[in-house]
Amino acid sequence: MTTEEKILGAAEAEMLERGYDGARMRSIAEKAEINKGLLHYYFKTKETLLVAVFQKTFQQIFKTLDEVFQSEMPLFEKVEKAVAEYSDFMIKHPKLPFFIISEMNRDAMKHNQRMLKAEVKPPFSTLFQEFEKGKKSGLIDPNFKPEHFMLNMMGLILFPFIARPMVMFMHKMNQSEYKQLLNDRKKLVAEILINDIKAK
Amino acid sequence: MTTEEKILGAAEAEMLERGYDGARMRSIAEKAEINKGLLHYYFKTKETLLVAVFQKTFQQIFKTLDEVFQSEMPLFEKVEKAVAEYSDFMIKHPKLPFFIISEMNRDAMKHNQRMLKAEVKPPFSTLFQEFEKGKKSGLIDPNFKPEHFMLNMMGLILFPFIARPMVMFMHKMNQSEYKQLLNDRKKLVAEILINDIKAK
DNA sequence: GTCTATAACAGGATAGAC
DNA sequence: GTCTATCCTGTTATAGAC
Repeated sequence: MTTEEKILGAAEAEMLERGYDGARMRSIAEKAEINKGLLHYYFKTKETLLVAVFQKTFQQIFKTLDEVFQSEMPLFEKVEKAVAEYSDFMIKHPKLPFFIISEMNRDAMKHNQRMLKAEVKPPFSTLFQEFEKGKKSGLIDPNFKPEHFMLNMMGLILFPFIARPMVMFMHKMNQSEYKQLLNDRKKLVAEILINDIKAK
Repeated sequence: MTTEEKILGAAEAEMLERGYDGARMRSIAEKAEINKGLLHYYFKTKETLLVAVFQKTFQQIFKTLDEVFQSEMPLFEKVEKAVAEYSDFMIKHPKLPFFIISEMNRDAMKHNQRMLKAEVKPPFSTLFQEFEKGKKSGLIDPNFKPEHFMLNMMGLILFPFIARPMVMFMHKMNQSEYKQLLNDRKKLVAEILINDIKAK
């Protein structure tokens, strides 16, 4: 493991934990087990470090979905699989969605420009084409609006991760009840989404 | 308008815009058109100021829902009304949900203690009782899990606000397209929620 | 490449005059 | 209550030895 990788890993941990403003270069150096000076040798500024962390995490957040959507599979199964895999991924990386959203709220313009430059494309085109086909074949409700599908899916899946402390407080949950809830939702969310797009 | 009110208003604007870590006491003083010293006369520390802002905003975030849930109305109409009013409230205060969630992610323990001390109770009890009644009368699917209802509702309604920059980027939307989307969702979200709880 | 030391500055908080 | 001036700490960033 190179020094650069150690730094990037430490920076990711620190920034996902405390956000950009809350992150401390000192903590990052400690986590990476190097000194502060060396940080600036590899990454000139804190901002530079953020860009690296943001790009890495942003790509991850759509990768799972992309893979499932690209695969050959009946549409409803695809939705079911996407929900399950996306949920599982988030259970493994629970801080990721809040970090991305948080960063984009902090400075959307800069991040947009970066993503456009890196030609980052959220992976809907194949899916949206399938929706159109589904409408013609009568599988899908003709009134169904594709632009809302991603919002529904992300909202239903990601909200419990983004708002974990609030959710646990509201329902007076402990850690294991919360985990159980996340697991239960995989099936429930898929049902809701499929029900919504299915021809009535 | 008293000086204290001016400060609180300015602090709310600044903290909702930049978050606690990003907020600057200097900016708050400028917004309130007073000097920094006076800030500390009214609110000893930045943390004190945050507590005031957090409590004010946290109560708001459940007030609308509470009012609708307490009212006399058939269950499904109640859901429909709750979604519409909650959405309208968020359209008026779009930064509120992200701020609350952000703060709780930053320091959930402290905020939990504060809310427990202030006896803040998220307003579900009446609604959950109605769900039970509905199950017995056959109106509601017996497999429906009440603990997921609030999550579904909040996720579906709040996600577009919390993740606005990401949503706009993903779908290449401009401001007015985004507003249109928010309005369209009022009806769609209510349909999804009702469909999910209705006996099949 | 890696370290120590330090510069340079920003930010929250306080003191004290009025 | 309101202001100005200032302290003090913590933070990013740089210089320079090894």
